[in-house]
Amino acid sequence: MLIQNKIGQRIRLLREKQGLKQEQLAWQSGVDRTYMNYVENGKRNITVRNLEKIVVTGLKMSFEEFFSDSIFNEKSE
Amino acid sequence: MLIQNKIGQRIRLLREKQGLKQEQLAWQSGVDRTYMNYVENGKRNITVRNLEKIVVTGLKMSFEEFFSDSIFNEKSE
DNA sequence: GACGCATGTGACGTATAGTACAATGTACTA
DNA sequence: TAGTACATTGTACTATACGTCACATGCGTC
Repeated sequence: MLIQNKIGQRIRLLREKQGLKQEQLAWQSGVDRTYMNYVENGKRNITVRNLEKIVVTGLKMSFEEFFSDSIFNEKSE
Repeated sequence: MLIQNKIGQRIRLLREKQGLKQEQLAWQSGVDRTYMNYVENGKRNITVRNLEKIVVTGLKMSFEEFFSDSIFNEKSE
């Protein structure tokens, strides 16, 4: 699984845990609602600047916490 | 400090800790030497695919470990 | 000074990320 | 079945990351 898919899955899970709609998280993060959808679906090779917007600004968590999930330890191939 | 600068600093530190030259790490990671240089100097808003190449493949560590540094908790601006 | 070695920089074509909006899909429900 | 709310996909344009080369700089050592 590609890194961008793992990131997408993780974002979606965390967003739902916080009870947010894509649009709300997008707005909080400062990105477009449809862009957020592409990211969640693993269709964008996102840059760190935008990842920071979504993780830190949007989801309000640290990168360390964001990446502390077993999914990121699986092989990518 | 921008996220890309923090990442650059962190990569450089870890590379030196492993006693590697930029060129060696670049080769291990599968990126160009000059590209690695730009990244270390915070001059590229790197994508997650390339970050994975450098961190996981090149430095042989997890994202969690890579981001477990206080520098990533400082405010960005 | 001349040399080798590592790092830093400017420039440039190409690929694709970023952004915005429209249109469609899906599912629930009044 | 029409209305609604949200998610997904299509399209198109702009911005910028990617990948690389040639060359520059710094720094020891001979």
